[in-house]
Formats: sequence, structure tokens, C-alpha cells
Amino acid sequence: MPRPPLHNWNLKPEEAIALQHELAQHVVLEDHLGEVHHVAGVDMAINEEHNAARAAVVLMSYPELEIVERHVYEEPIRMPYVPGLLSFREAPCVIGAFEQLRQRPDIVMVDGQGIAHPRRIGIATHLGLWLEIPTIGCAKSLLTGKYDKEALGEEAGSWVPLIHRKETIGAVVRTRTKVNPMFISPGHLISLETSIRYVLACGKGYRLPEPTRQADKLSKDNAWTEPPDEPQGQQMSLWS
DNA sequence: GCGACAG
DNA sequence: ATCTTGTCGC
Repeated sequence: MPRPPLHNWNLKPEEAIALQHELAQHVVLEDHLGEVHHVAGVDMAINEEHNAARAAVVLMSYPELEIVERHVYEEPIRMPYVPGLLSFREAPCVIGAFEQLRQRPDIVMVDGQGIAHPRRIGIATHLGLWLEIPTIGCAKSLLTGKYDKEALGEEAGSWVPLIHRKETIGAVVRTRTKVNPMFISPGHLISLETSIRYVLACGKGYRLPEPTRQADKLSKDNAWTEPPDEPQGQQMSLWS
């Protein structure tokens, strides 16, 4: 399921920021969902020593949440981690893993922010725009915004809005009783309410929603090896 | 100018 | 992200 390239990924920080401002104009926060039968989760693992980045994608049936497909994709690390520019470091690798899917997910859960980002375009949003699939940002920590910590209940399912510049950009959700909350925000083609609903519906009693939790495990599973200098996989060879 | 800062 | 042992609480 290759997608037409939207833009180049190898940009200078200044150019990347300008691109984010442009792309953010096209984000859709209304639900564009049909029946949901498959939810995918993506995550990454990094190994500095081998200069390797590994993305993992796990496709699960919904609402059964049984694993349908698992894929990993590796390539050299391209960018350093810069707060606010995570997608330029990880998205290309995630897309590589995505190209291996036989089935197109109805929703994709990403480890990182959706619109809960200084320019409203975290990695989940960026991936949604590139893949043209509804995405949800499921981050383990805060990047931007504030919330009423006192108002957040400690029981699983409780949540409070995440605010930034007078704007609701996401929700701080307790996915498991008495455990640190998750920072949920819509990525693209989905609303915040629906995002929260699916994250909770994909919970299996752990802090992370099952799709992301499975992808996290898969990305850390195998041993590391030096990746080729050039990105591999059919999608790059077509338009690089 | 001084902090904060997804993974 | 990754490093890294034991330990507190349900």
C-alpha cells in the first residue's frame, strides 16, 4: 500500500518547521471513519551503536484485538532527536514498515503526539496526512499544554482536557487505575472524543493501548545489525 | 531573557 | 529513545 510522496524528509530544522506550518493547514479533526475492523499500532526502537532505527507495526482485529499482521523495518538513523521535529527522525522508518501491510488499517495509533504539538503537527498527525488514514497520538509524556492534575481521577477511564493557548489540543487519560496517564490527541481524520473512545476500547489492562503495546514489544524483540547505508524496501526505490 | 522539551 | 536492580504496592 505505497502512498505518493508528499514531500522530502531530509530537511534542515528551519525548513522542517516551515513545512510543518504548511502541512498543519490541511489537518482534519472531524471523524472520517467507516466501520472499524482493524486498528494498527506503531512504535520505534533506536540503537545508536549500530546507527540503526527499527520501526514496528502491528495490525489487530477490532474489537477482538487479536494480532493479524506484524512487520518491522530498519534503516540508518537519519536525524538527531529534536523536540518538535520527531516525525523527521522516525516517520520515514515507520512508513517503511507500513508498506509491508497487506491490509489497510481503519485507525493507526502512534507513540507520540497528534495535534498536541506547538505547531499542531506531531508525528501522529504527520503520519495521518502522509498515509491518509485516521491516526491517534498516544504519548507517554507531555510535550505541549497544561491540564488540571487535581481534577484527573485516578480510576481507569477518567480524563481531563489538555489545553494550549486557550485551545483544547488533547486529553490526559488514565488508561489504568493509579498509573501515570497517557497524553491522547487526535492525529488526522478523527476527533478528540473519538480518539479517547478508541484508546480506551483498545485497553487490555496495561497503561499502553494494545496496538501500541504490541508494536513496542515487537520493535525491541530481535537483535541489532548494521543496516545498509541506503534505505531499503520497494517504496524508496520507486522515487528516490 | 529563562525554562520546557514526544521519542 | 536507552541505560539499569531492586523494590514498593495492589
